[in-house]
Amino acid sequence: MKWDELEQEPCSMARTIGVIGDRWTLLILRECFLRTRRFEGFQSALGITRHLLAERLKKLVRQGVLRRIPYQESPKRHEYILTQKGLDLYPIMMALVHWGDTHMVDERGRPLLHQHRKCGKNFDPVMVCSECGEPLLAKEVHTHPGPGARPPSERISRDKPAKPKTRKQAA
Amino acid sequence: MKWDELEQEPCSMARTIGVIGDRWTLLILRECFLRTRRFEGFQSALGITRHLLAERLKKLVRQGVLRRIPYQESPKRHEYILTQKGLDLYPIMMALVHWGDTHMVDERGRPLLHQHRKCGKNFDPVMVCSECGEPLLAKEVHTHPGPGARPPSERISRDKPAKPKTRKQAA
DNA sequence: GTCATACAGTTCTAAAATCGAACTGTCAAT
DNA sequence: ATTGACAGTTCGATTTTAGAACTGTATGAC
Repeated sequence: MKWDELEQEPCSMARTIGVIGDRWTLLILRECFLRTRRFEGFQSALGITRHLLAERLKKLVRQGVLRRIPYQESPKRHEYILTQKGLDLYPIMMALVHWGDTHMVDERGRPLLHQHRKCGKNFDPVMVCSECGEPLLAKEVHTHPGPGARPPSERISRDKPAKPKTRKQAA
Repeated sequence: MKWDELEQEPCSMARTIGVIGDRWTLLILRECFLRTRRFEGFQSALGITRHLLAERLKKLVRQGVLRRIPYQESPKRHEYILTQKGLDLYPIMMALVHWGDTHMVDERGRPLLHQHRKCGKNFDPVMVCSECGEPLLAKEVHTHPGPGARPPSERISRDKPAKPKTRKQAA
């Protein structure tokens, strides 16, 4: 599987990964949400090589996640601003942050806190069901093919259910 | 910035990215949530090279995201199962899927639908505030330093507020 | 006993991506 | 005339990844 093929995969997650699923891109997007807008800002904040930064920004613009907007004439200079498509990545960012807050903090505690302007409190992001509002647990979700699914013949194979025939079973 | 340093960064998102922030790892985790457990299963489902798969699985086990459990003696064989830490990645996976469903589907529609067993309906995942239950919007969230933050002197520099002195402004 | 197959890796070389540093070009301020 | 800010581009060296073959245990078929 090549990386450009990812975006054609019949899997929304694979397609998303094709757009934002590499380390630098995710960090660039973090900076975007922290209001960094300019080339030098990204570069000095992240320490990414200028070469890669230019490439990643181009790709994000091509994908419609960022818009390149002139903020100055002569010499022409541009800022990179999140589009609505880019702003919609916010739940992904928050989910990443929250997992890190839960599982990767040291004894010092969380590096950042998030305050919800609506209610004024520091909060954690919680993922809930759009229909009943209950928090989502992996075990309570059943996945089934939608209209964009490929027929089984086109689909990649998966594990067969564990049935090792007559082999000695482990304790 | 090297990739092993990411996990020490004073940013929960960077730390999370250090663990799961590459394309193959995310796809491996997708397979885990689709109940793939074995080496051959991952390999044939993803088309990943065996070399990289072995490496990524080792890393996920080291990080405590997967557990390697024997399911058969002689020859010893193991399955890779999500730990609680791994199961907690579910909101990230759902957020990725949902963004793809929103912005990356073709005319055929969504490849997969998700049904919530609790309420029986097909749903979208929604990220809400843990305190007031309202859906989260980036504009309504204020970020501020927590106990694990570094003092400004240690912090990476960011864009200055746009103030191009006496330069000709763009229209 | 011999052969083919399943499974879970490891090893090796070639190709691709990334790093690090220097370079280009426009313009403002001194 | 020189320096610095900014937004890139270029290029050789290093690191990762791809692709394919190989290792080793064990099973079932013949």
